[in-house]
Amino acid sequence: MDELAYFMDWDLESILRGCPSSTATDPNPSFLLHQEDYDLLFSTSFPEFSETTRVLDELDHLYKPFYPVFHTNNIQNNPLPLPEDPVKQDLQVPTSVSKPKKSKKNTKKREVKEVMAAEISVCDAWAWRKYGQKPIKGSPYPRSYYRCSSSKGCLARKQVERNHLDPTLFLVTYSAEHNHPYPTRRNSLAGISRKNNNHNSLTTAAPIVTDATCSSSSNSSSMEEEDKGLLFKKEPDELLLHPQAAEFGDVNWFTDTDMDHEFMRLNEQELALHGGGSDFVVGNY
DNA sequence: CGGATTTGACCCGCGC
DNA sequence: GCGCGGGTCAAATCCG
Repeated sequence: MDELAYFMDWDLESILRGCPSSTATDPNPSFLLHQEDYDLLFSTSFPEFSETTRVLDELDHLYKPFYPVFHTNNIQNNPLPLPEDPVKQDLQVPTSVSKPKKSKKNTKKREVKEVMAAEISVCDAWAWRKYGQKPIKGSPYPRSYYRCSSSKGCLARKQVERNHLDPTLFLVTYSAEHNHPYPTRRNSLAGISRKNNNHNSLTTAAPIVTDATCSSSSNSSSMEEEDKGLLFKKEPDELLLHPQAAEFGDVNWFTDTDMDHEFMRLNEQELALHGGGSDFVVGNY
């Protein structure tokens, strides 16, 4: 039941929007590592990754200063944080988490979030267009680069990178600001490719959820209650885990595309089983 | 056919 | 200066 409550507390929209909107009510923002997560990671960590402890320590070190901010600031219902948003500024850390390399690029403030795989694609009304993908040194997973396609000329960027220590987690880095209002649902969906819409590409922001679960309206107050009821029929991990992921320790890692397809397949199964609609996302564990 | 994705090439900053 | 790595570009390809 604790787990249930844990997932129910997720504010998917806030995560993908780059705005920890419900942190006032959610003491454990999902993009932060919970103590249980640390314990789990440490206890079931991968011996072959000798840097595990060090990386997590650094993550902890980077995120720790933000904990009290999230707990005390009430910035919900603010889907488009302004540049002067103190919380967002607090969030901005160099992209390089494990390697605090001083570089000109890193002087650009960025916002880094760690989110569950399911959250990547569930609810983000911004329309993102992928413009690149690069293998990252030290990680078996490539990093995908997205730019905002909601509005022409928007400089907003988003990077999605799978956490090689925990493939169910993604490191999402937002950079630059949107130079346009938060899109309405109609507009946002119009900006989503057919492919995204049909395939629910995991690494894109294309939502496949119903209106009931993901209103992209800038007024998120009404969706809070709806979000609370947003549950997965399966554990997100189970839902997203590639069959080969069980052998992750043997570096049988899977590509984003693999995950996409598996995610799609499972989603389609769910839709077939439950007739789609809101039943898809609302269920029991 | 229009728009999105893929992917190799290119550019740039940094460290040595 | 050179090599490396990250970020972006753009042509090719894909898709409905």
